[in-house]
Amino acid sequence: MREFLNITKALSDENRIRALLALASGELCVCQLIELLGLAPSTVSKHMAILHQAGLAEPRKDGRWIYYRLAEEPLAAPREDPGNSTAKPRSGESAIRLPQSAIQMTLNCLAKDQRIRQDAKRLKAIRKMSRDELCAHYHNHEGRNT
Amino acid sequence: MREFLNITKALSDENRIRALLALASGELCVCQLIELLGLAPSTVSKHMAILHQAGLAEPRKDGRWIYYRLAEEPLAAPREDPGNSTAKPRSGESAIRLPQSAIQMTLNCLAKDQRIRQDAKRLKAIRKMSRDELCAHYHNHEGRNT
DNA sequence: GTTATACTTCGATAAGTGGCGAAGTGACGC
DNA sequence: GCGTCACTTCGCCACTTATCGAAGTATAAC
Repeated sequence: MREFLNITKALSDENRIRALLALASGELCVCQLIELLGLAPSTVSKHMAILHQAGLAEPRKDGRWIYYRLAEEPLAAPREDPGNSTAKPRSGESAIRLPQSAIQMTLNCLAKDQRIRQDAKRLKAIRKMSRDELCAHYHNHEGRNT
Repeated sequence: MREFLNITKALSDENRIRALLALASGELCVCQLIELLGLAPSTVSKHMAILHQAGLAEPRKDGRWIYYRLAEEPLAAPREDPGNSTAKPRSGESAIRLPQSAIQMTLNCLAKDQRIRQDAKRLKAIRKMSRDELCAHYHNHEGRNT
């Protein structure tokens, strides 16, 4: 139940869904997500933490950058208890990978969504931008959205 | 997107999920749901309105009673615009019955949940109770929970 | 070491949500 | 008609959440 609610709550914010679906085209670093969503870094960071906590996205640290990607099959069990990565599925909790089903469903439902398509398009441009370009943007807290 | 968010938001509250899954065993009138959830009538009413608005549950009026049931296939399109019951699926919105998939997924995920099982058990007793018994309960705003 | 960078955490605030009781609505019984 | 009953809507309160900017934490570069 807890796991299920974590996922539905994570999926009940438009910006988080946009972030999640952006990851469907490959991992992204936080500054790219900041540029895509047009939100403050701290806000995006919190959104990604929520997606991670729900088991939907996974961070990968690379030097100063943190990349997020969709949670894939072989992961260290639900995010609930970070200290217990070898936990076997408790009876009563789903043994099937719920986060992956949720991601798949979200993708199926929103693949044709106007906003998501628009994001996908903008993402292509963002992926081509250099680090300097991206981070310059949110340092002079930009207003250029869409 | 709007439809998707309505559903994830509807599913992001434990009491609404309990109510929804209770309907899986057949339609229930509001007073039965009040007894099951142990909440004020006004609260339960609001929860059911949200489930209805998300296209997950359907009300049926029978005299003084209102019965809710799970939304089944042949329904009058998304709840968004009640005045437009013959709307054809707009492009960009899902043509597949999203609410039904969501119900199915919720059922699959939580069939074995402790709380849900407990509710199912209690429901059997509640279904056997007479109207008088049920409504008497929330008139002297009862405290007997579980 | 110091400085700059990429991100997170903290603190505050405005908006949203779940909860209740009271008042309102529509159907039945008198 | 009038009252009762089952439910909904309204108004309010407590709590949560999305957002921001400021301060903190690592890491890279010097």
